[in-house]
Amino acid sequence: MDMYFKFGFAEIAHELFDEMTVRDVVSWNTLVSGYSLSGDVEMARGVFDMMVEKSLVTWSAMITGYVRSGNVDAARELFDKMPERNVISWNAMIAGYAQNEKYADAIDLFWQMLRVSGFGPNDVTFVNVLSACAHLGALDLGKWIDQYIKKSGMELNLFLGNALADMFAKCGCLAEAQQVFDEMQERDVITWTIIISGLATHGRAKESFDHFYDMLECGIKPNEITFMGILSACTHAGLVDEGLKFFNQIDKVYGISPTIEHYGCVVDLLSRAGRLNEAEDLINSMPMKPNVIVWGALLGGCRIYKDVDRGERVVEHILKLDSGHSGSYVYLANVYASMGRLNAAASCRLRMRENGVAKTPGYSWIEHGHTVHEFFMGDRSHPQTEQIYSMISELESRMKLAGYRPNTGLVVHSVDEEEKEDVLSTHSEKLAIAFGLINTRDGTTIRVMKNLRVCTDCHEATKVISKIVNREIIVRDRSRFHHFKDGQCSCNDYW
DNA sequence: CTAGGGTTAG
Repeated sequence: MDMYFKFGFAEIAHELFDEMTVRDVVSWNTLVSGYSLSGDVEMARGVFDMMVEKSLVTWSAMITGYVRSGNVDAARELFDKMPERNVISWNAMIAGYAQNEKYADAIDLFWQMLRVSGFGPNDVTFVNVLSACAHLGALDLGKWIDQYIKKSGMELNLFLGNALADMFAKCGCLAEAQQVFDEMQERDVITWTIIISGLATHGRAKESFDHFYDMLECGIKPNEITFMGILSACTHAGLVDEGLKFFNQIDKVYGISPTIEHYGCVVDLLSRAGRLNEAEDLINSMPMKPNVIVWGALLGGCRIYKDVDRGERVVEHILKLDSGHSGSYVYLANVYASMGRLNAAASCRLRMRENGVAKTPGYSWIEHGHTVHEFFMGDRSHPQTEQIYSMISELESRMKLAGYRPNTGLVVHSVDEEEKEDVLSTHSEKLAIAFGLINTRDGTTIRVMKNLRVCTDCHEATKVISKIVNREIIVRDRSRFHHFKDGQCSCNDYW
């Protein structure tokens, strides 16, 4: 039965089950898990409900079924109803949250597991929790787990090593990621890809390429995701011709068919560098239908290089694919406004409202005391709001003395409109940085995460702040890391 | 025998 399920023949598996004269709980469990893992949750639940005698395996298999179908709430409901649990049940539920982007819930459940369950975490627990840490940038918890692994003598196996290295890379600690990489006994394509992509998001293209070639020398074949890392290294460093060279090699040298994601990367690479004709030609010659992301990458270039005609054309393509694409409306409205075509701008905003399009709200977060503190733009809900805002005004006056002038007028067209926060509000990363300054010791590094891209104004401001408070400030935005130190940023203002 | 795990552009 299990074999038939694994090869995708659920019906044959079920026929076998029907023909069996003696069935025990294991036979039933095979059915539940077979349907769960093949994606048929309804069938799995049907069998689950028919079972009179359930085991721990039955419950866990059903929970995993819901997790894979994206229904975490149903999974949690079952988890809460279970008559007894073991480590695997806890891990299944923690994985369920981590795999469905509910990272904070995964971490909460992990603490609950430690407090109430009596089960010690194992490597699988940590792989999932570290993945949540990586997404949230929760470095303190990540470090705590690293220490726990070392103290408990837990073996740093392939999965655990990969999860740990990725957590460090995604928290901006490349040296530590590299150290984990060095300690690992076994490395696979994912291990290498983690380091290659980590270097890429830090703008360290040369080292990213070096690791790529080292990987080849070790006899490890790159996969699609490795090339995403390589292409993003080229994008973040502005290495256009290098990127095109790698892109051509994906198929010709490595025998991998380029995916739409690869095309998206290259369109982004060309667009950011101002090679908009080539970017548009590439889109028109793609073997697959371009999606909103691919067009959006070109729109980003039209915005930077103020190519209005092309921009309008691109927006129409995007709105045909997704009439709710907020970035396109805001982009068009701003282009019209800048040309003095105020009526066109207004009707564009109206069209946006009529279609019920909402902008993605920008927010930033910072980890402190094992808690993630979130800030929206202009947020006043944090208990330390008074201190935070007075810190910001103190910073602003010191910045003024340092000769810094915010360019609120120009900022309108300097960032991707979808990703830009309201110019008049205090941007979320400033709140997070101020919170960090208040709550951490002098001289320590401040690490802030953000769901959108950093805007030019905040980028300039953060450079100055790093100098006047003499702190290293690391901002992880939607696509890369910015290490601000002594008035400069590691991205060299190209991002 | 049957349940839990890592990398992906904008």
